[in-house]
Amino acid sequence: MLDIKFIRENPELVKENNRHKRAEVDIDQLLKLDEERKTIQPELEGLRNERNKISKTKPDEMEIAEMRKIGEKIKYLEVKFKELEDGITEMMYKIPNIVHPSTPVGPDESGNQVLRKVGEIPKFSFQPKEHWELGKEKDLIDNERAAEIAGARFTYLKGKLAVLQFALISHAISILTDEKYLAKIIKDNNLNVLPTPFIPIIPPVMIKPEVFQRMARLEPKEERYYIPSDDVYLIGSAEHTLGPIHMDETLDEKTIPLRYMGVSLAFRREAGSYGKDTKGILRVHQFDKIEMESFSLPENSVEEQNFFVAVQEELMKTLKLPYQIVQICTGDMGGPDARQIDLETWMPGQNKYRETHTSDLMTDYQSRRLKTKIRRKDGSLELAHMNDATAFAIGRTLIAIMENYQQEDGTILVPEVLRKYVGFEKF
RNA sequence: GGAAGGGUGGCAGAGUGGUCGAAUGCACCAGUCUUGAAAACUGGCGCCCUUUUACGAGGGCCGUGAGUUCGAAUCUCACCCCUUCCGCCA
Repeated sequence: MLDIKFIRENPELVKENNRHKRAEVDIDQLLKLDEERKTIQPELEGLRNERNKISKTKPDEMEIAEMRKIGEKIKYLEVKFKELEDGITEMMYKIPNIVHPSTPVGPDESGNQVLRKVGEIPKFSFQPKEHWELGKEKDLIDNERAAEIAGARFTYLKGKLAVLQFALISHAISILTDEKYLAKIIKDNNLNVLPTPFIPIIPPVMIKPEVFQRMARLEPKEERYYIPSDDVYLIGSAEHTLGPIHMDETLDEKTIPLRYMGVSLAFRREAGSYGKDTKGILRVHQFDKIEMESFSLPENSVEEQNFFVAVQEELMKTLKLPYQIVQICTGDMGGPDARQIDLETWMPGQNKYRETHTSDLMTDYQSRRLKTKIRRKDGSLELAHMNDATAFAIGRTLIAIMENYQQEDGTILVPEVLRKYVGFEKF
């Protein structure tokens, strides 16, 4: 959510930002409601003041009769006031975050910009296969049985491929919790952030609707799994339950940046993607993902995102997977984002780059509703800035490994850094 | 699932219808003292909204929402959460 004061003072900027982000909210109508609220509020508060004054002492009969009338007026105005507030809040929820100046303006993914390509695209002496072919041939992926048991877009991840998943988790933990390693990443990339290690977390995979709304992640609802008997949603990312971990709390500046890495299942209905990526495990309803989340001071949050991207790149470099970094344009980015940067990994079977990572700078858009604040050394309060990014979307990383490391004899090599975790060199 | 107890400021913990935004202690901040620190002493110290150049003024907030009342932290109802015991269970 944006600050209503900011909207009052910068209506044209907000309207333009809405256009770029393809959000339709009637800002003039919002400001009109806001004006109405501002006329009712003093009236309401004046009446309350009157009541409070008299209620300080025991009133006589006459005063009690008068108070009754005032009470009725107050009640009437309260209802009106609440209606206005609800209307305003509803509109406020729909207004996306103001984008960072570096974000390119564009209508859809055609406006995204590739910032850099890293790593050598592997050359094969044979026709490289797609991951689902390899998965089927080597009995590593079984979508057919999964479809019978759970439905389309589910999978059984089997054998050594399943083992590899745990190796990726161990590998990510070993880097993200290593202060010295993080310091090196920071130095190598000329970044100005502290090397504070990430705290590993296994978060809940269910979330209450109110919290989901406050995270600005409840929408699009059709993408979420909902369990009516308990009024909870399944998370679509560990971000969804990591972000509100400090809801209604004030953090001490001493603990900032506060970084978490969450390992969890992610559930997505994939509504509207029927017929897209139907084979294999690229797009499934349930997958494991390692996520980074951090709380930082406003002046450091952009650099924090740069750090997150640097960590993502480091992770992919250690796996020796070629990738490109893409800056997402206004029309293609998430509503809460001020700046979004994706990492796309080369998939030889498909002969193209596919999204494996994303990183979102939310500034104070989420923390305003979550009420996650930071108390500075001088005692002042400030909304925390929040960043969120993928460390490994495990399924897609496994795809990248399978396709990039496939050999002519049909085996798949294990990336060197993962071998110590799995105990085999190929499979 | 059953039973009981409970949710008050950063923490602990008073407060059962009116001068309570809330005692007290701890923590924290500033100062005195001290070479310095500690201790002691003095003072300060919640959040949000409206208004004001500022000083200030007003309103709201005692888990959440609704209700009773002239007036609610305090009474009623619903919901959420926590603790303990029993049951079940990875």
